[in-house]
Amino acid sequence: MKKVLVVEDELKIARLVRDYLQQAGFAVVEAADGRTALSMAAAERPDMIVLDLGLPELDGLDVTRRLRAGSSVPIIMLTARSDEADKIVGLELGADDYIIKPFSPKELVARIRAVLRRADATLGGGEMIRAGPVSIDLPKRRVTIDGTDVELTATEFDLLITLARHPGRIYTRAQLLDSIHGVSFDSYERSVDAHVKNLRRKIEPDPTRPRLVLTVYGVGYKFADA
Amino acid sequence: MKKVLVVEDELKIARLVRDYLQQAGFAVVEAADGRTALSMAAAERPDMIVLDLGLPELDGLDVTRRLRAGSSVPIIMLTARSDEADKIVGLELGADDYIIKPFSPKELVARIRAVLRRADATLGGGEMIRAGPVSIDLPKRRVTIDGTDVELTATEFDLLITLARHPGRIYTRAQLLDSIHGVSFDSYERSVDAHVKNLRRKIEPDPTRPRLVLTVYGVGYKFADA
DNA sequence: CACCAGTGTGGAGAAGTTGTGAAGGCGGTG
DNA sequence: CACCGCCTTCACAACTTCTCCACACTGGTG
Repeated sequence: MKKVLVVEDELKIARLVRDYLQQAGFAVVEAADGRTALSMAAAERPDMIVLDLGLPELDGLDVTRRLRAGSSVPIIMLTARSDEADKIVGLELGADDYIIKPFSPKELVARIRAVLRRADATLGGGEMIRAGPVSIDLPKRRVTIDGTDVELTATEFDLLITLARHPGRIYTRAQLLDSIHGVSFDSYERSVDAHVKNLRRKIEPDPTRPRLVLTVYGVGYKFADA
Repeated sequence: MKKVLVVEDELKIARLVRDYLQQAGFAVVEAADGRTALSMAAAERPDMIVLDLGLPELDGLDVTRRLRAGSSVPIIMLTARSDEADKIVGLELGADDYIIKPFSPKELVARIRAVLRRADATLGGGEMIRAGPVSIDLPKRRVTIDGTDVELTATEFDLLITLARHPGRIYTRAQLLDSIHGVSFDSYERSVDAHVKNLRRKIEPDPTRPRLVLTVYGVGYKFADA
């Protein structure tokens, strides 16, 4: 699930946007002024930011500038004024899109989705995870062990990248369920075991004696470090 | 140097836009009505089109529709009306952006640059895509398999180039919908399947056993790599 | 060295995903 | 205004994967 930071000082609009975005399936965090926005952006690491241009004190342009200094998080600008200077500066500064008030929530959601997908598409420039003999090509969802291809199901793949992203770090079954499903239903935690079993069958030389995906008795699983 | 086709029936505005664009380093060709616009678009192959919504006879929406039937040239819509229905319809039809009159030439230039940047990023700048037995001529929108021509609809073509541009890379149905329509509202994701089916019928030697456009179970589709 | 919660299986049924034909709609064309 | 091509949507079957269970086994603990 994607997390959106909404920065808006007018309470009514903020609430409207929040409700609509949540209904559309986004996680929403909020800030009412520029300074809070910057710290929220750092703390929450949202997938994108919806930013009101007309904030008190530190306005939308200032916020954008400072964000861009250290991040390329997608930004959609909300503006009441339709005069061009703001728009242009906004685009030049790196806002990805903007919407003029009054806008419809539906349009906002459509734009957010478009911007997020564009961002996703750009990102995939060959991201790889390497851990021991395992290489994982994220955009292609391809896994090789010592150079030979391995076929994984979608779930097995998601499980593997969660573990392999931080070798040595221990994950509980609940956390692994989360990484597989996005949301954690209170489903049978031990279905994780089944996926670990299947995954081991495919990537372990000897599934009886795992060397990559290791059990941490009483806690969960981890990927082998070092 | 980028070539821009300006379609505007009001002479004063047309002249203003032309002068400003030329000063900004674009080559400009002009049309004063929809019919001329279509033939100019075909003859001049502009890098993008600035299109007035309120044209006599064949209006901006009609022109966009017809253009989109055989091309994905970026379009910016000029409109005097500001009600959102038009905006959304415009976007659904495949306009890449729109500007409400009165606008400043400066803003127009900024938007054109933004849209062109986006288009370049997507297109990768190349004129041809070659992937296995498939050759795709982007400007002519022509596809050949092992040298023999294949007739594709506009949608099938857009789908194919999206996939073929990065062989092996996996795209979700939502991403593919985006590449087909500029902005995707929540339409039925599985219409992508229908287009894939039709595409396979046309480009696969044996559509039952696809070798080019491959299904990634639980994720989406990809073009065959290696 | 017994105990028992925690873990490793195999497999059956449930759940989800995709392929496909066919129907309906919309706009363009003659 | 009937036709035609294209896109969307639906329904169903075929298929793949996931979940869940039962039972065996293991590793820690006193």
